[in-house]
Parts: sequence; C-alpha cells; structure tokens
Amino acid sequence: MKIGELAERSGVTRDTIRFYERNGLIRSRPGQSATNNYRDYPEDNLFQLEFLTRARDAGMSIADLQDLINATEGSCNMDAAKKVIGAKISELKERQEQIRSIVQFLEESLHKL
Amino acid sequence: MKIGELAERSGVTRDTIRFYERNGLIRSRPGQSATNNYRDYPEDNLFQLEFLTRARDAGMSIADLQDLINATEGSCNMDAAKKVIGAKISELKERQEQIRSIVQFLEESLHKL
DNA sequence: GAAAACAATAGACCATTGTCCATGGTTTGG
DNA sequence: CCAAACCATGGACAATGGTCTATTGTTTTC
Repeated sequence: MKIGELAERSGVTRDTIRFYERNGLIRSRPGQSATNNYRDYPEDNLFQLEFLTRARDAGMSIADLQDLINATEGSCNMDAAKKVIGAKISELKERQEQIRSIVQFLEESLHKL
Repeated sequence: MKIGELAERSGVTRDTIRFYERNGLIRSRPGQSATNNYRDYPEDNLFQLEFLTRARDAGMSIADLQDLINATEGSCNMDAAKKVIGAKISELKERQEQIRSIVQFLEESLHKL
C-alpha cells in the first residue's frame, strides 16, 4: 500500500512514517512502478507501526528501537539478539519500578491532603 | 546552603538546579547577604530534587511537575490539587500498563528466538 | 485533459531538556 | 593580599523527536 493508506490505517502521520523509515525503524519495498518512486508498504508495516507507537509511548527511544531491530533482523546471531532484547526488558522493568515508586509517593500525598 | 553544596549533595548539577528553579520546580530564598546575590537553598530542596529526579526518570515532563507543584503549593484549593495529583497518577498507571504490554511482547519474542 | 489529490526529497522549524560558555562580581585559603 | 574557587546572568549550543513547507513530479477523478 502507499504511504497515505498506511498513515490512515495506522494513525501515524506520513511525516512520521518517513521519519521512522529514514531512521531504519520500518522498511518499505521500493515502488514497483517504472514511472514513479512511490514506496510500497506491505501489510506488515501496520503491526510494526503499532509496535513502534506503543514502544515510544512506553518511553523507548528511537535509538532503543534501532538497537532492537538491528539485533533481531540484522544479525544472524541469536545469542546477541537475545542479549539486546534482554537488556531492553531490564531497562523497562527498572522504569516500571521507578514509576511504581512515584505513584506510591503521589498516593501518599493524596492521603495527606 | 549555596548552590554548590546542594549540587554536591543532591547529585544534580548547578546548571540543572538553576534550570529547575527558572522553571518553578524548586524555590530558593533570596540570599541574605547584602554584598552578593547568592541564593540560599534550604535543606528541603534535597528532598525536592530527589523527587524531581525520580519523577523525571519515571518519564514525567517538566510541565507535569509544574502542574503538580502549582496544584499543591499554589492553590489553597484542596480538591483541585487532588484532581491534578489523581490525574498524574492515572497517567503514570497507564504508562505502566504500556510498559507491561511491551515487556510481554519482548519476552514472547525472546521465547520465539 | 485539467484540476485535485497524492507522493518524494530536502531543508527549515519547533519544543523539550538540559549543558556549556563568557562575563563579571564575591568569597575564601594560604 | 591575591589567586583559586565560587556565584549569577544571559545567551549559545546540542540532541531528540517530530512537524511543516517548498518544490517537483504522478495519479486519479470529473
């Protein structure tokens, strides 16, 4: 599909899709037409964009996501990939812990008011 | 205490302390000396800076923190303050949920590798 | 077949969150 | 007393994550 449709269906703007693509977060097929260079996005990209959006919302950076993607698709080294993913999981869990502690503090503040 | 000591003891740089102060996240007493305008930070600021640091690490923005501070110290309206704090708690919990879902996805990916 | 809608690219622009630097004044240790 | 260390202010700089605009070319639709 073309970028407009992908934007429409994913809820991610064209500009952001191009931005992600420039940064290697998603990959399109080069257009199949001889007369234009419109990119062609496979259905897969819908899943990928949803993942990216959710991951960004969860606080992961573009660099984090590049790491993940390079690890899983770039390398044929499973162990390295596992290490990268494991590291990201640890970071996320640490962040969860930080959030938990702030929530607790705020809830105590609420009680004291 | 002066900014240098606060920086030392809190682990937050002078520049960042000044940045937070400019943005209303902490408040110092105007210096008591007649010959200089060095700011004077009460012990309290140690707690506040620790909270701010942890909150930032948990993903809260400067604007979020301004909201919280304005709500609790600016207004004498307890209900409004409660509403603001409650809203921040909700946002944080939502973020926790997002992180949980990403972690789950990554863990499944790990298994599939 | 012409206008409207869509696409690509490059580069400017924006907010956020600091960090660094230059300048000039103040305090303090030896 | 004087150099080193500290402080304040203002403004420049930087990285991140987009967003917008201009230009130019392609499709689609009436």
